Amino acid sequence: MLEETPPTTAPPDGLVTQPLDDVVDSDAFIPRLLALLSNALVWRESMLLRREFSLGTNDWRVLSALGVRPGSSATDVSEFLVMNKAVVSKAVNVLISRHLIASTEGPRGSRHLFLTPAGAEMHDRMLPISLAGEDILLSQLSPAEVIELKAILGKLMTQIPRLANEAT
Amino acid sequence: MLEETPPTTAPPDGLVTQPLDDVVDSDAFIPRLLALLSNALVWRESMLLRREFSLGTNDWRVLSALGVRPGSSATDVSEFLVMNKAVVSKAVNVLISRHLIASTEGPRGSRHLFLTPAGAEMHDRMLPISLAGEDILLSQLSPAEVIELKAILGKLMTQIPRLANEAT
DNA sequence: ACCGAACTGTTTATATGTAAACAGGTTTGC
DNA sequence: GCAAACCTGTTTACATATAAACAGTTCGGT
Repeated sequence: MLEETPPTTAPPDGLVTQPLDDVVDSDAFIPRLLALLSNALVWRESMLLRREFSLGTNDWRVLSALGVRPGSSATDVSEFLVMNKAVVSKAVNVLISRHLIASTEGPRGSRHLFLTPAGAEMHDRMLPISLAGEDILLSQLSPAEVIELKAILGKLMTQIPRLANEAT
Repeated sequence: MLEETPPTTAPPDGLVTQPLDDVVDSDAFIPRLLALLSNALVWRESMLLRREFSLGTNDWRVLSALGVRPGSSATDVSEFLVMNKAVVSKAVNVLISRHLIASTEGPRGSRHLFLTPAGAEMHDRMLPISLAGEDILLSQLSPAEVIELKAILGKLMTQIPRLANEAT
């Protein structure tokens, strides 16, 4: 697929000029495929959201989380989204400053966060952009393949704790 | 799976207290699953490589690319890995300073890059760490499911240009 | 021969992600 | 009742990603 500079005709002394066995960056190495797919999705979404609404993907994700779970605290959102709490803190402040969310007093100095009507409207305008990304991604799959993919990804998700644990 | 702060008993005026329809961060939203899986894999690999060899994932990926394609230039590696050329430039300099790769003169001021014997040895020590990540990930899948997954991911990969193109 | 375009790799500026330190308020336990 | 531990959210410092500007070199056309 990609061009490569031809090997030098005069091989250098002591250096390795023959390809090694290596599958890490081949098209058969699943971690690489997952990374490329994820990056393409995030990059697209980030581009469109910033262009259309001047909001980043983190802002959108927090807004979305509060759509599903109204009244969550910042910590709740952080855990729900598996997102760093500093990022959530910043996103919450952006959304409050744009009057897309508002807060009420919560226990232990926490705040219950809710969408404002403007936030709910913004949510409804942003959601189709995210959904369209998935639609594009899956457009070449049969319905049966989509079901199969979801089942397999569900099994892969069960291994995340093992991946995290291995690097204790 | 995750706990949530209970909704306030006194709902605030005008704010949205009922959950909206939203699938973006549910377990059925494939872009989210791909992101979580990719992040877990990268995070694990990054941890282990830095701890064991004091090298980052970018250094490892460049080293790996030169294992597959000896004599590539920095630009070749950048295209092959779909990696920013500034990142490649930095990784190349790190690897050269550690004497894991060396270069010969190439056309147009470019340099042909090769693994040194020490680099090849390092490569052989790093490779199993990457492969183990994939093994852990796939360990709950049957051989047939692995084949099916690769086939589906291949179809998904064909949509990357459309995702990139949409955000022109 | 020369000027401009294209291409090498590096540097820079900007944005973003991560982790640890932090201040304030709340609970816990002696 | 008071000190220690805890939990909120914020700030800070640091590492990394991205994209554009950059200097040097080679190629192409006139």
